[in-house]
Amino acid sequence: MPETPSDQQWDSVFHRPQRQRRSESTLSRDRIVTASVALLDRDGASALTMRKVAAELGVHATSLYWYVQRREDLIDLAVDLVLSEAAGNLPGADVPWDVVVFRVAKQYYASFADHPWVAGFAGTRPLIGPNAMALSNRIVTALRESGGVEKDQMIAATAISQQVLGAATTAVVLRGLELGNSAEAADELAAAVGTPETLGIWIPPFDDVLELLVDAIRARLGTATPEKNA
Amino acid sequence: MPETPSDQQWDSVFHRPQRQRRSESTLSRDRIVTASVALLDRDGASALTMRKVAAELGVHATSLYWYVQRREDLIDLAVDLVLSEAAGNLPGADVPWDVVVFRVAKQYYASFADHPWVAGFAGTRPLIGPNAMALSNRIVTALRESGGVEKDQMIAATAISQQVLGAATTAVVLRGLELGNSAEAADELAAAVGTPETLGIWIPPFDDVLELLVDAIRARLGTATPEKNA
DNA sequence: ACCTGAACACCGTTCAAGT
DNA sequence: ACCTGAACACCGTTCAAGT
Repeated sequence: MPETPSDQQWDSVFHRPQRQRRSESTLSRDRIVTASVALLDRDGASALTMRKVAAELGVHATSLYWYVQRREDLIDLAVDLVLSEAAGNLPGADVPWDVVVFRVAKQYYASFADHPWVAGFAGTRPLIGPNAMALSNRIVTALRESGGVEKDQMIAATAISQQVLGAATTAVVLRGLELGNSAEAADELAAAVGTPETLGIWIPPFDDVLELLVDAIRARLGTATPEKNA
Repeated sequence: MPETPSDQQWDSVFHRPQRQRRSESTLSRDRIVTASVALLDRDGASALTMRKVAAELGVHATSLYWYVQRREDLIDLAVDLVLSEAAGNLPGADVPWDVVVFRVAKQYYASFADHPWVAGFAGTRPLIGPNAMALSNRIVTALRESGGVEKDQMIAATAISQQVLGAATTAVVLRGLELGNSAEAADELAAAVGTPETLGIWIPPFDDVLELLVDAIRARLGTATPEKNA
């Protein structure tokens, strides 16, 4: 009795393997980076391992190397993906230059704040992805309308992006390090040293700091505009 | 012939183990941290592993756990040790407040520049060691003499330390990442994207950026000083 | 009190092998 | 072309054991 009716029943739609259920879930660089960001947002910086990203996609760690050369590529791509929201929302050419500077800096900072792991990586990897560049460039082009000399424009642009980075890093690191190994560390820190407020590590809102800096830029670069002096 | 004269010769000052040649080279938290800094300066951030630090001291990795709870403690201690030079060289009370702010910020930045690995860790660990605190506090006390209201003093102090952190991070990350895995990465980056200068990622000297910020602080906080208005 | 040694559960990355 | 699987040389950290 090698072929019973019950044996034949196995050959049905329900038992035949589906064509490619994995065709939409096939690997791609985009899928890998998206999964990486999701993982980072959920579990923090320490969760970005080749093995965990791969597991998230139902694949072996070594498979990722077809799409990416090394782990650092994953970091760079994830960071730039996160900046795409801010970079896709840049103020138009009609907005006054000082408002542009303020607004772009604020959006840049917000991206860091929304994804705490970014600041940690920014201490190690340069922010030179296309979206990071788009943000920096929008600030630079805005400053070109300020009326200041080029050197002062560069100084101002540098000051702004460095302040964004420093502010984001400080805020993130203080609000519990990385989200991953932070729960215990933050508690311990608070216990050992007092909560940030009691310690005097209270940090003013970024807007206030940014305003100080933009005021300075306006004062130095903006005074020589033809309209104002005419 | 079990005991020949030559056998007895083995029992001499030259063959007897020395009392404790290792008494000066015995472990201690200070020795561990000093070795860590040396290792970091030499081989970069990626060299700070429990096993390598231990090897540097001729000891097993697990021995370090007697003096330190975890690897992060090593990081925090190493960072603060590096800041001790700047913290031990603070301007006196007779120096004008704006000069103090400028000078301390510059020294703070110099510590980062001298030890490129610090910036990377500062993206992950809060700078709240005693020496980091001494530097911050000197800036705060200087600002108290500025004549501004307390809120503006806090904003100014925050702006300064964030600027130092952001500037140092940017400079270090761009000048070749970490020194450790940087050689190849820097070359590859330069090849792929052009050298920083050609890309437009030229960075003005920190002094110029700092001056912009200190000018802003002077403008906002310094105008109401009794001496100036009297 | 201080250090060793074995062990555990991880890492990134390579390379040959399968399909 | 794309993914698997085994392997290599690492990690941090624990815990019992030595002295």
